[in-house]
Amino acid sequence: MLKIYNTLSRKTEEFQTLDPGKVRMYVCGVTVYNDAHVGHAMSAIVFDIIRRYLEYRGYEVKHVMNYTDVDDKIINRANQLGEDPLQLSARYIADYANDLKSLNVLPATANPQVSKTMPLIIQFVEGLIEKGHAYPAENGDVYFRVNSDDDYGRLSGRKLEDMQAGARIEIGEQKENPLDFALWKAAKPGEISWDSPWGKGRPGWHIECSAMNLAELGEQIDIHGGGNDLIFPHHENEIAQSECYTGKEFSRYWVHNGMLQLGGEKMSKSLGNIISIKEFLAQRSSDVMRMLVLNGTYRAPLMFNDDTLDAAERNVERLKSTLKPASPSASGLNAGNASTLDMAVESAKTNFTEAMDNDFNTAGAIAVLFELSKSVNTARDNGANADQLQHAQDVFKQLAGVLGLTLEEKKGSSEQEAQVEALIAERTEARQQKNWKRSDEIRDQLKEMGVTIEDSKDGTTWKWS
RNA sequence: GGCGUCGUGGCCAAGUGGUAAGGCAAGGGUCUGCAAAACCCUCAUCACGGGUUCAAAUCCCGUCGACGCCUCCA
Repeated sequence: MLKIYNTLSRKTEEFQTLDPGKVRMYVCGVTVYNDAHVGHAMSAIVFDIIRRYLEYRGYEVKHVMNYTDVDDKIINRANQLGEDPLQLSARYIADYANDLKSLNVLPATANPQVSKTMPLIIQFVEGLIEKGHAYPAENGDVYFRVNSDDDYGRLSGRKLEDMQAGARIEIGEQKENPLDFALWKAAKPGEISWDSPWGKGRPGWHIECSAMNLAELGEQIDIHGGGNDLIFPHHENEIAQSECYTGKEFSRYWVHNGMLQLGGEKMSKSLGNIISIKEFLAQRSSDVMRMLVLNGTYRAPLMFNDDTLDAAERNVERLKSTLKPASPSASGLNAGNASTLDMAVESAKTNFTEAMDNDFNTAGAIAVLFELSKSVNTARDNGANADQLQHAQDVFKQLAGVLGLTLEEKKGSSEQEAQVEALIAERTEARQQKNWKRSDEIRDQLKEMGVTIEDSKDGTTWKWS
């Protein structure tokens, strides 16, 4: 039985879908105005793992991830660059999709955009006004009336009274209550805008997600996800809008990932301590980023530094060792050892599911993979042949795949590889002549080229390091 | 100040009542011409102080500390 921690109840609950066997999941995507960073990668990877595991468990998953392509920051950036805002955002949407692909994140089932959801957003706002949950102001803004929602604050555990104290109204706003938030913002001169019953303007930040949810997944969904920095106000406001509009419970489970930590604090655009996904991938593989995430708890802060990354890199290498082929000269496992391997495979499958069923305990799942890895490697050392390793390696690859690990080796150009092969051939000859000096020279040379070699009875193998 | 998450070996980190998974690092072995990889062995009583219980890292109270949100943010 799968259990998921629900931010709404602050408890781990049994997972039950609205429709049997089907999961409707909405994850808040990014605002597209510059390069995405590794914190975004963490979030994308977390929900990719959740999606993959749900599918592994037999669910049909509709996974929606939106793009916020209409926003103050986009408009500012576009002005700086002298570019059309929608053109700018289109560029970064393509860019982010590319980043996700590089990270082996499965494409979402749908990627709605604010700019393409305008009619529904306007309809949504009109509906809220009709029901008394929102009101247009004279300046052309439309605000959500928080006092009209008795449940307001239940996701973030806040009470309206507690929040009143620090809240204040910005200049130019015409709110009844400082905590009311904009559903629709009147256009400033020269800004990109859309026609509406309240004049030219654009949507507020929160309404877009409510509208896109409705468009893609309907009135009620199973899982709503995002970073835990979105709990308030974004998700709180989404709940208020959606539930006031439909009169139904919006999302059954609220799932939030923790923040990636760089130097003891959250990595974020506003703090400026950013490492972009592209910068990261120029140095390390996507598996390393994923391993870093897998090694921890998705809800907890994730330590991102050279030490944790180096360890993650070694972890990936260790897992890869599982897939090394049997020795061609293997004599075969005896019955006892073969049965030991079989049992290890079976318990790995069981333990993997048990770990992941417990609120996606990926650290536990990874430990299962390490244990299976050890069993396979031991079997190989004990003389298992290719046939005997096959099943265990297949299961291993399948489980690693559920976590989204590729375990692929790096590749070089064919010329580089030809050069490496030639050097290794030369070294093999030197070794046959017991010319250890020359042999070691070549090994050093290869190392400088980024090649690690391993000698065995069956010959020399190599890989890019 | 309010709300929330959390504090496990040198590092990352599982475990939420019955005497501490896994990985990295480190040390010792096997293998190897030497390496590398793999395999074997060694390495913690769970921030602190009380309490509940036959039994607590795990429940309760308090203290200290960290992080997140309360303004844009994955």
